[in-house]
Amino acid sequence: MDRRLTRRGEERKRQLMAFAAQRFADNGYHPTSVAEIVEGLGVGKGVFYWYFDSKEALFLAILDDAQRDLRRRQGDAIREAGDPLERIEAGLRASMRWTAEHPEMLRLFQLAASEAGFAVELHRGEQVAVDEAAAQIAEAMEAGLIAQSDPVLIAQAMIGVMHRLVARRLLDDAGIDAGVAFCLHGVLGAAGTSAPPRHISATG
Amino acid sequence: MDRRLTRRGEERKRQLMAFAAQRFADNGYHPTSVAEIVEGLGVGKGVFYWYFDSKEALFLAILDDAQRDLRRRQGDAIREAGDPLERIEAGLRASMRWTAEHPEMLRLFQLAASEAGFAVELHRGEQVAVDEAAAQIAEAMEAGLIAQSDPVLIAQAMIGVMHRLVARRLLDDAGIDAGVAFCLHGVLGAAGTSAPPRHISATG
Amino acid sequence: MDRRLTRRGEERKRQLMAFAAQRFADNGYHPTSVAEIVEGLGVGKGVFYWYFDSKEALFLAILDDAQRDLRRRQGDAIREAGDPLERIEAGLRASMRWTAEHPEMLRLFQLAASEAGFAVELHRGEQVAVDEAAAQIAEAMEAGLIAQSDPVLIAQAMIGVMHRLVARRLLDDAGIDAGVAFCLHGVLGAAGTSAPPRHISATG
Amino acid sequence: MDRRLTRRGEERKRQLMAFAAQRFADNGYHPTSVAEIVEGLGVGKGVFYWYFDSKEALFLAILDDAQRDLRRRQGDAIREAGDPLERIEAGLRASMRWTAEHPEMLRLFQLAASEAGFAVELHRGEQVAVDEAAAQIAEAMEAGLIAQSDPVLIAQAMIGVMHRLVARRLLDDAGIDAGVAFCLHGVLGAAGTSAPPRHISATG
DNA sequence: AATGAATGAGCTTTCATTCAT
DNA sequence: CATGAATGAAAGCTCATTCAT
Repeated sequence: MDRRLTRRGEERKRQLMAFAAQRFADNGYHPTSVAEIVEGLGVGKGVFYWYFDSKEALFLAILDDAQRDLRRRQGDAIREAGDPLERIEAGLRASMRWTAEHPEMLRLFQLAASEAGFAVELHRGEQVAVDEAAAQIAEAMEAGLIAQSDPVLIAQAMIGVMHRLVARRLLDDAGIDAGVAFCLHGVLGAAGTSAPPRHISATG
Repeated sequence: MDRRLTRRGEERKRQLMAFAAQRFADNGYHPTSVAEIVEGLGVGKGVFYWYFDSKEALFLAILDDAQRDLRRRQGDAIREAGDPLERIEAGLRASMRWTAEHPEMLRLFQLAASEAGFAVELHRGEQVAVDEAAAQIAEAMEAGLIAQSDPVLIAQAMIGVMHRLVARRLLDDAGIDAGVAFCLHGVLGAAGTSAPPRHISATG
Repeated sequence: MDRRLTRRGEERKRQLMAFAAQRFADNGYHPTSVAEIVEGLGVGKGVFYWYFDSKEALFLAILDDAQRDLRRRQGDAIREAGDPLERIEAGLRASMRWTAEHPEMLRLFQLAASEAGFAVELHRGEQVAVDEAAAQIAEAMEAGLIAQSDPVLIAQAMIGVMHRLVARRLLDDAGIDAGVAFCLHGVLGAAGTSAPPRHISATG
Repeated sequence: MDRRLTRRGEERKRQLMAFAAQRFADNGYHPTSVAEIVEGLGVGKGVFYWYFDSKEALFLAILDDAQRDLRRRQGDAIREAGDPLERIEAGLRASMRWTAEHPEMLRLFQLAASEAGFAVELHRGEQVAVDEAAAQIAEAMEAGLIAQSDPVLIAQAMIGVMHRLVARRLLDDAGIDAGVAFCLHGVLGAAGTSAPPRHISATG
């Protein structure tokens, strides 16, 4: 589906993606039919297949767009920050803001995670962001700024916090601050303290 | 569908639920057909509709069972612990263990979250666990053991960490320890310190 | 699609194949829709897919049945005949009778030949009959009963005569005799004559 | 669709017909879409409908062209030959050569025969050639050159041989000779012999 | 003449559910 | 309790044809 599109065509394609993204987010992937999408835009069914090979391809296109956009935001934020810890916070905060601003995209990420066929694409896109975050965390560990741990696990934990808070609609400005604080303290671990907090014990 | 079931009937019902749970977890709710489920067990379609009103009812039954089991585990753990912070850790650790042991059930939670029709039921079941955790956190705050914050948000953040780590298959024993550590530090916040970590700043 | 069928099921399947064969023969493969078939039998659309994986599978099933039947008829006839030439005539005559009795099946053979996807199956089925005929012809050549030539080509030529005469509805009893005569003279070639007919010359 | 075409227009039309003929021959009539044809030539859909009223009209135009060409070849050959038998052989040989040179056109004849909508046109075009051949055969019969039989049936039998041999790709130069020999012997029948070959018997 | 966009009826196929036995 | 058979709405998708530019 490598079609040469006119300006009008580009516009239509964007329309389809935007409208479909909202429907997918609201109702899920399977319950949203192609018929519903084209009817919502008041166009014929053929229009859909003029722009996309399949419903699946449409979903992947939306997913790809969203992930690209998020990564751009995260990357911009990190680039402007100073030391590793600041970069971690900046990246985290930027990700939270983007996610809070695009809750419907987070829904799509969740949908993609629930669909065997989409999980691969989702993970591929996520991997870049996770790697980036993990790299900053590893750097901070080497610099002795934070406690030693598995950087990837820490990065995933932060993403987990973020996704959950958005999903539960807790990420207003105060929520972002609280979420960032939770994550940063989690990241810091017992760094700089002489002893770990007494409550944290290892599994037998 | 409140049928008086014989012992054999109970067994059949359990079989259906177990088999279906695995299929749902592997392939998703919509892609898993009733035909597939009954064929997998080598029985006719009538059997299915003898035990369940619909495919939806089956899913909800599985969901309900799983949530009930998780809550029991969490409750047991909390009951045996001492002060609020210990209860938080105990509940968290128990939840992580259960979830790590039942990754397919976490998949069902995710599926339910992706389906408008199931979200209500999912949230109802979750609410109990969240409330319980939030109560412990609030108590710890009042006791000055941890920094002031929104208890519900903190509870959700911990759930977010847990779900993410399980979904990414990071929750082996070491992973549980690391996850618990991340969460507890996040919960502790700046408690007992005179100043917040310099990197944690508020949103403009 | 290996379904255990009850007697009633077998009957339905036969019904579907018979009705569809007629429609295919009358209107062609593509112009005949599944909807048309099931409506013609007054059953729901699901019935079709209970018995066949697809429209294509149905066509192939019909084709296979027909070819099997034709081969049986041809084989029976050959087995009862005496010398090679008699076997050739017997096989040819039996094939012509079968084809004249089942003109709709010849139509299906033609349809199959016109569809890339079916040609393979068609040829596979034909190959057996062609080989059988060619073997008899070769034997007759070795015995000096007929002129030397390519046995496969001769066999195909006879099939060509038969198909054409059926397609043009020329195969009543007299037509069968005339067709058989044409083929046998063609087969005999100049056998037993001292010189080839003067009109038959080789290509420059 | 009787458009006044410029030289360039004529060229385009020929291009369309040639390309489409190949596609039809390769994939069949229905499986070949108009979109496929115009994309193959790198032009827009408008071009197609500028030159042809419909996909059906295009097919018929190709068919008509082909039949006209074949008849011309056959007619030329017959005109140059001497007595009836020679004319029969010449026409037959010319037809075989043309068909062997244009196997894709034979495929189109087969496709047309499989489509109720095209069969009429196909037959109309064929009729001329069949009549011509039958006339020569009848003349030869009257002259006592060949055995008495139904001239039309004989003509059709020869066409059947030809089509089959081309379809099975057996018509190289040697194949043409063998095919012609088969047909001529078939045509000659028992002419000039005092008794019919013993193997040729009438139907009970 | 020619293009990209659009139409919409109709196609094959799926599947939750019901029914007769 | 259980089966194989049947239902039919609805899904994703195709494609000959038309339209606006």
